[in-house]
Amino acid sequence: MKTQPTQLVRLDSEDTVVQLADLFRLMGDATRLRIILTCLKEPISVGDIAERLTLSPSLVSHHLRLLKAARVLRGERRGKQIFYSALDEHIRCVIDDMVAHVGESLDLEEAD
Amino acid sequence: MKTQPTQLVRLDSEDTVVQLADLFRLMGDATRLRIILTCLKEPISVGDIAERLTLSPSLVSHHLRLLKAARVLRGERRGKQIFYSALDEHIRCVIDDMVAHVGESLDLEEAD
DNA sequence: TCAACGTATGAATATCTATTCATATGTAAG
DNA sequence: CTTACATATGAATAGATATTCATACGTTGA
Repeated sequence: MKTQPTQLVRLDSEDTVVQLADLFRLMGDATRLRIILTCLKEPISVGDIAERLTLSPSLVSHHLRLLKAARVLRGERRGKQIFYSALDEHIRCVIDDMVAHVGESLDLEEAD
Repeated sequence: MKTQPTQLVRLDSEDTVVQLADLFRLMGDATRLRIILTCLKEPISVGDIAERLTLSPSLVSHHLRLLKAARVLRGERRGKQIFYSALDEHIRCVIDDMVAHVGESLDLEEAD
């Protein structure tokens, strides 16, 4: 069962805008966005993310810390490894919408 | 009539990820996000944006240049003034989804 | 053509941020 | 308790970027 939001999120509130901007900024780095996309497919360990994206485990960990703090991803320990996955499905929607925007932009470019 | 996208946007493509990140980064600044939100309500001139958000016209113009280049906003001249508005509706969806995410995060925080 | 207004641009700068490297912490197995 | 492995952390740095200020451009009306 989906719970009703108990706190209203007002788009005209200064706090809300800053919160939103913080989230968008997190997604605004290609490396971090790739990490997010990787974790959206399935829960995956830090080392595997690093290997799949050919990044240093250290760099991945730094980014994961930010994404976890912003509640974009969550980490779950399984033995020595920690598996990261999306905390909720909204991020996926956000990305899908942006993909649609990019698609539309491409079409408009052709029309120029 | 809505046109079909003629070019596929592949999420695993390197180019696509960079394009998406560029867009998210643009929305990842509070000032710029406020400008976007203001233009989403209705077409509005540079000077009016500046006044409404208490920013210098110069700063607003700098940001508008980036947002126009990224095809987030479009500018239309009416006499001396130039009115800016959203180029398509996807950006609104992106923001709405992110608002939903923030709302959900708030609820989860309470549960901690 | 001139002045007045609205918008755009370029350079300068202070702040922020992504990445790297070295090192620490935590966990499992021997 | 070690050893090995996985992840995290802190400092240092090179590069990016938001903002300001001065100035230029374009448009309208006199």
